[in-house]
Amino acid sequence: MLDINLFRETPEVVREALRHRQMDPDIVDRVIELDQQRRATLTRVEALKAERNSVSKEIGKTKDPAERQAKIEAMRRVGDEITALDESVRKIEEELESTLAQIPNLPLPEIPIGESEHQNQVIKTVGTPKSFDFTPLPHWELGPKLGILDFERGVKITGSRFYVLSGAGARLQRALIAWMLDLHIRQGYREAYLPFMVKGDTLYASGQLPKFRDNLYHDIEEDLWMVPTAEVPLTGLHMGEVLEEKQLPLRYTAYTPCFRREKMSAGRDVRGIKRGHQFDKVEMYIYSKPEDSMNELQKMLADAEQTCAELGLAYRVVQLCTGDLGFGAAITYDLEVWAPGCGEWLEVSSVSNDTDFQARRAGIKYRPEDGGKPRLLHTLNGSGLGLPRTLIAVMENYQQADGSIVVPEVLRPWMGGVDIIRPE
RNA sequence: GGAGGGAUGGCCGAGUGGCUUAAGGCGCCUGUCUUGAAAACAGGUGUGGGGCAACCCACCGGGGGUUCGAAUCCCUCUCCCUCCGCCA
Repeated sequence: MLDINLFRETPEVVREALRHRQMDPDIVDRVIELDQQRRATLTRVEALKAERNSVSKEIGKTKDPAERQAKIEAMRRVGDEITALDESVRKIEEELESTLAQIPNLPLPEIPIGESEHQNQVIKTVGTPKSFDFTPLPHWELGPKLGILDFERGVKITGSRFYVLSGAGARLQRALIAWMLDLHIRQGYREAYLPFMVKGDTLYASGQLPKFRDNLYHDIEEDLWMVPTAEVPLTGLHMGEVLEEKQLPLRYTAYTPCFRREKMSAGRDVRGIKRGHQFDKVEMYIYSKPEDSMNELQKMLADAEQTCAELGLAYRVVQLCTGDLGFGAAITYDLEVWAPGCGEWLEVSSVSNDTDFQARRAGIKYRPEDGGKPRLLHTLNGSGLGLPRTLIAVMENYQQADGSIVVPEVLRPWMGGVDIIRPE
């Protein structure tokens, strides 16, 4: 949610930002119109309420029956008018809310302008894509051959885009999760175990509802939603709270499965485990003072990079252009690792500063130590990392000519003595 | 799933239709006093919105209703507590 003052004071800034995000800027005029209507109506109804309040007090003290009855009659008419005006305020506010709720965050001034992912900028590349003296296989061939990845049975159990990891494959993913969480704890994050189902209010707070409803799984019986990312319950953790300045920054890390209907991506990336309806992710999340949030963003990016680096994967950092930014993000860096079997760079992390956009929707503030009014804080989120694509990269980069996979050094403590995954 | 009891400011807690402008206490801030602190005393201490301002409006778990007027009465939902049932 954007600050309404931006529309009142600098509407052209908002229009420009929306153009850069490939959105129609006319919505700004609608917001301004509704805001003016709201204030005009509010002024009228509040004056009437003030009158009713003071006359109602007089009625309590009025002894003369005729005078008393006259005042009651007058206030009954005022009351009817108030009811009508309250209703129109409610309607105006409802429309203003739902209009504002569709408007994405403003990109920071330094974000490169572009229409789509094609204008994203590679900022740096670390490590060199591994070369092989044989033709590296894609994971969708490697996994089934080793008996650690089973597409057919995933489809049998649930349907398309579901798969089964078994044996060393399942264990390798669990090793990655445990290792990543421990790494983030060392980097200064607090581990959280969270609900995987949330209520609609929580999804609204983090920005998934109402706009991305079609991409979510919804349980009608209990009116609960499956989380599409740990960012949702991590935002919900402190929604509606006023934190103390000395608590900040609050850094969290959490493992959750993520559930996405991927309706908008139907037909894309159908091979392998790159894009499924259910996937695991280790998330990082930071609540920060506004003046510190850009430093925290750099820290989070460095922490995500360390995750790739310690796994021995070649990766690159990509700055998203205005047209490719997510809904709540003011700035985003993607981390991509090289997968030699698929022959592509895979997005394993997306590190964003949402500035006060989420905090305003979620009502998350902090009380300054100087005793001033509570202020909105900034929230940041980043994957550290998404599991399926990390698993792809590990399998494809560590494969050997005989089809076996060497287990990266850092994961071995969790692999029960298995250093090389061979056919089962 | 069943029966009963609850939800009031940062915390505790009073309040059954109009002197409530939410009592009182704790905590916190400021001042007086003090070498300093404590104690005592005095004053101040919620959030959001409207208005150039004076000031006004809303909020007592959420939503709806009755009334000139609701923390208070009615309906409904949510959550918490006690007990019973079921259960990994």
